[in-house]
Amino acid sequence: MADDPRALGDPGSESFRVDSYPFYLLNRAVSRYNVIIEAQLRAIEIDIPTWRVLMVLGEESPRSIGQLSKTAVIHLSTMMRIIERMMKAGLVERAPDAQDGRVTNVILTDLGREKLAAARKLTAPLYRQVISGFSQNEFTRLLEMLNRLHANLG
Amino acid sequence: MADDPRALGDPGSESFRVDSYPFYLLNRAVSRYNVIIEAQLRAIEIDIPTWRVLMVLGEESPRSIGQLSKTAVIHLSTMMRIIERMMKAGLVERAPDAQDGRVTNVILTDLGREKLAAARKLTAPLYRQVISGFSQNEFTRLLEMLNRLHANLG
DNA sequence: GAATTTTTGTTGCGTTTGCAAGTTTATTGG
DNA sequence: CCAATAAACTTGCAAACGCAACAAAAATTC
Repeated sequence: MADDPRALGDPGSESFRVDSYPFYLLNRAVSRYNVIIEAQLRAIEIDIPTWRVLMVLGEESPRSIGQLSKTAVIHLSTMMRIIERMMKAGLVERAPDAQDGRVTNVILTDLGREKLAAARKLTAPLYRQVISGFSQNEFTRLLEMLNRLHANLG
Repeated sequence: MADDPRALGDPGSESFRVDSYPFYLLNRAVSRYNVIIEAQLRAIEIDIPTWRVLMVLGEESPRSIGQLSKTAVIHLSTMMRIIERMMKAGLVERAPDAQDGRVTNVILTDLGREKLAAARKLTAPLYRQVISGFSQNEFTRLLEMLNRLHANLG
């Protein structure tokens, strides 16, 4: 018990060390990833929020602004502005939902699909670099643990 | 090879699925964590950047603004403003470095240490909730993989 | 079925952020 | 040593963000 590694990551413990705090490491990795990916995406003139929305819409379009906001964990008002920007850039269109008069659906345009394809091509090499050294097993376990973290925060 | 889980996370692959993209899951977990922790920290009137800097300074103070910026992966100019805010709140002090006339050192004040202690107490329960279900082994492996991701981005 | 509550989206406004351009101090190359 | 380059901040400015207040539609309650 004395040398439980989980104690080192516990902010309430005396032996706390930032390096063992999962969310410090998560934040660090994400931040570094964002810096790199942002620079790459600049070549095709899209920013990170746009890239995130494109990926989500790529799986299922249309989606409502609220769904997008929840899926990407971005405040609704912020998602509004992201969609506005994407509309101006011609990547998506907005249309009121037929069933529910409150919801606004967001639809990927052809240009949006092209940009998404371009972004995928562009970011694939970085992905391969990042997971290099990860076995299939490790990779699967990583995803599983990230899902578990997310669930534990619900 | 056909069902290599790593292919599902590859933006360049046909079979790409957002749910298998590690940085999507990372971003999601971090964002959700930030939302929760931000609400908790509001009770003691500090924001997330302040909390991050306090944690880092808690391990080693003084540190230069540049070091803080690199450690926390936050732009230098942004770190400037964070330190300014923290100074106004009395959490840190600034002092020019004796050896190098360019660098500005940041020192934790007594009030800063108190706030850090309070923040730790406050966030400990969430930490325990988040890692619940993680064995010592899993926890260690998680940290190791996050470090590997970070290194692969270097 | 009318009133209340919840859900979904929208907009105004102040704060925070990041880029770019500048200043000052160290370091490096002739 | 002097010039040129690099490193470590610093600040102005525009863009992005989040909160809060609002509007409109749907669901719930009585």
